[in-house]
Amino acid sequence: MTVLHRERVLRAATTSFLAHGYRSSVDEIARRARVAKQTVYQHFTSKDELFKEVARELAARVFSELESSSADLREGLLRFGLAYRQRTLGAEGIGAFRTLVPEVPRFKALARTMYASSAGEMVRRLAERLAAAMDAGELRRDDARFAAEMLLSMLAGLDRIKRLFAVDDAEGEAKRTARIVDTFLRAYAT
Amino acid sequence: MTVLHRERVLRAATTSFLAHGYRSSVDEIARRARVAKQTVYQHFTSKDELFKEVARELAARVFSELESSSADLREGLLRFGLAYRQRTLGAEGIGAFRTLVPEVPRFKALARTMYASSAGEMVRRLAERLAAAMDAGELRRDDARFAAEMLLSMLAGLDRIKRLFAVDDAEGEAKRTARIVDTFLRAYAT
DNA sequence: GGTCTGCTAGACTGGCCAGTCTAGTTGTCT
DNA sequence: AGACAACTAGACTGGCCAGTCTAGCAGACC
Repeated sequence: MTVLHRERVLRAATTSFLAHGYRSSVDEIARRARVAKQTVYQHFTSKDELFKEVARELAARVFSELESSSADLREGLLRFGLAYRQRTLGAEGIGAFRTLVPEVPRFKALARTMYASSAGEMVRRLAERLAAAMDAGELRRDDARFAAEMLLSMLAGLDRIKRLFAVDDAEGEAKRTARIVDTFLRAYAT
Repeated sequence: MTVLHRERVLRAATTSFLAHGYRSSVDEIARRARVAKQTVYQHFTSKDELFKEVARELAARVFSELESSSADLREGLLRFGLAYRQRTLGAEGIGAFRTLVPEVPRFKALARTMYASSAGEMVRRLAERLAAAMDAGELRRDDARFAAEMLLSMLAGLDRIKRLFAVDDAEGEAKRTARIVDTFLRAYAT
């Protein structure tokens, strides 16, 4: 054989942590990966290290690209908004949130990095795009970073809370995203 | 003596759970309450029951009143926004969030109740107030409930994430609240 | 053929912890 | 005084689990 089972362990750990949080036992992860417990410890020095690795991956996965290609502002925001909502409000996004949030106090530095590489980076890019639109006279001239934060907040603010607390709302994704983007555009009309 | 130590246990449990989440041991809670472990079990059948009780209280505490007294819409929203942000983004609010969120899957029904009695109720009341303002011609006629959800999202969306991930932002509370409310009012201007 | 490395199953240690039990104390009510 | 209810300290059981250890297997490389 001599297969490197590192990846397999990582995937199994991700599934486990997403489902049960840090509670997941190493035995369970090993079982899920169809691997001996010892193998887990051959690749990761401790459960904490394994967890951190998984956390880094999860944070990276949430990141949504903002295609700068689309010339039309509204169209671009709609596409971005939809993608962002799918990532953050989907089962995996919510699971990741539930898994990571309670462990933040134990891994403060990592948490900050995770924020920076996902939400923080998205604010930055969105702000860039908005600033360009402001320059082009498509939006009222204002603090672009703040505007980006508002849009992200509207896209995933209360809806994330609802999902986290097992409350389901009915509205279709596309429609809700459009309403949000349009509300945002109204606030930032020239 | 014969003092009813129920309250004392509840308070200690709240502190413990806020600090360490469900991880807190019953021994620790008892120690904190200066009470024998047995006393804890005299008042609560299990750790889960104690946790649920604390959770209910925490959820209730987050609720912020919307003083209907203030005639001026902007003034009223500012006051509400400031209070809401203090509750939800303050150390206790964030701690409560961190404590409750990972346990939701184990207590789904309770979670829904908690949402309904805090955020849900706030959406309802805020929507009422906004609807009145729409009727009075102070805001553009639109879906008041949706508008309320947007305002709440803007007030605590990304900022909550920042706090949860140990990222600190500098802006003063009053100023940021005002910017948010004004952005909202722009989107809903007549 | 020998050795090295990645792997296996499964037993084991030591620690933590929910929940129970014992045996007794203090105060209250009648 | 006697009964009862709230409480105490602390020992104990049984379970879970991180991390280690043993002994051995399988393919790779020389």
